[in-house]
Amino acid sequence: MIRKYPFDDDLLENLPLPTASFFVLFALADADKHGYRIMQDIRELSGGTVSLGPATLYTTIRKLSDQGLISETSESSGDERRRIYALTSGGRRLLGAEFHRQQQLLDLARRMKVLKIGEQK
Amino acid sequence: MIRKYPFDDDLLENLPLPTASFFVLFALADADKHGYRIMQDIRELSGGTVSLGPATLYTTIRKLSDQGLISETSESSGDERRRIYALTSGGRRLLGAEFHRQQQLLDLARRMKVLKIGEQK
DNA sequence: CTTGACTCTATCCGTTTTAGATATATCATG
DNA sequence: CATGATATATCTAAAACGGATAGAGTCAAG
Repeated sequence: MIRKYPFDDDLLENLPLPTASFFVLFALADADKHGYRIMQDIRELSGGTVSLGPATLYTTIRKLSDQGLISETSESSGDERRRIYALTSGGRRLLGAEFHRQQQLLDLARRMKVLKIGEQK
Repeated sequence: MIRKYPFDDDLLENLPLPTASFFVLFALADADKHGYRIMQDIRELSGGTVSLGPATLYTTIRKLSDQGLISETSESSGDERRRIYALTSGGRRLLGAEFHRQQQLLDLARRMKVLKIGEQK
């Protein structure tokens, strides 16, 4: 059987990611962060179109943590309240799979000519 | 104020689209279709990762219809049971805005180097 | 100092979105 | 005419999401 990309089946089964989960993983991709910072960065990453409230944020963080996709680090930053999270290798792989799925879909849309080729400007 | 893309604000406020809504609009982008066909095409478009059950499908169709993003056409096809839907101009514009949002995000991920540039193979 | 704005985590509660099961009827094929 | 795919639809429950609220720690300005 031909596989275009080396993903486990159980990885694929988690796709597509819910919006909140996707953005939390995305926000953690470049650095370890605490919840409030994740919230701010998501707003910026998304150009303001996505902003999680505290309920969605902390609920999602707990869920991802339970699933082993992110983990709390032991490093302490100035502010003692902060709980800092990092992507696990599984989380990073899942995020990569989601990016890949999205790009595949956009490429397909272009081939179908339902998405104007450049779409830029 | 500088706008990168000429979208209404109220259009932006509907983004990101829920997965089911996005895929229904996407499936209707190349041709008018009835519900059952939309369901089949979504499974194919998504490479099997997304398959809506009847509940999600028809609930979503009704919602999009109420919002004026799709509309039932009057054309009849052989099978009398079929109710055929088409994208409205608003629906097409919203779909375009969603595609644009997704591509922007993927481009950003590449610039941040959290998405390996080719990701191919 | 202290006051007020911001930071930070957290939960309550309701709404929206999604999924499985089920129902009912029509169509196509052998 | 029977069997399986087609086709629409709803019931019920779970998952995802968002606003409101809470409480405590930080920090800068006066």
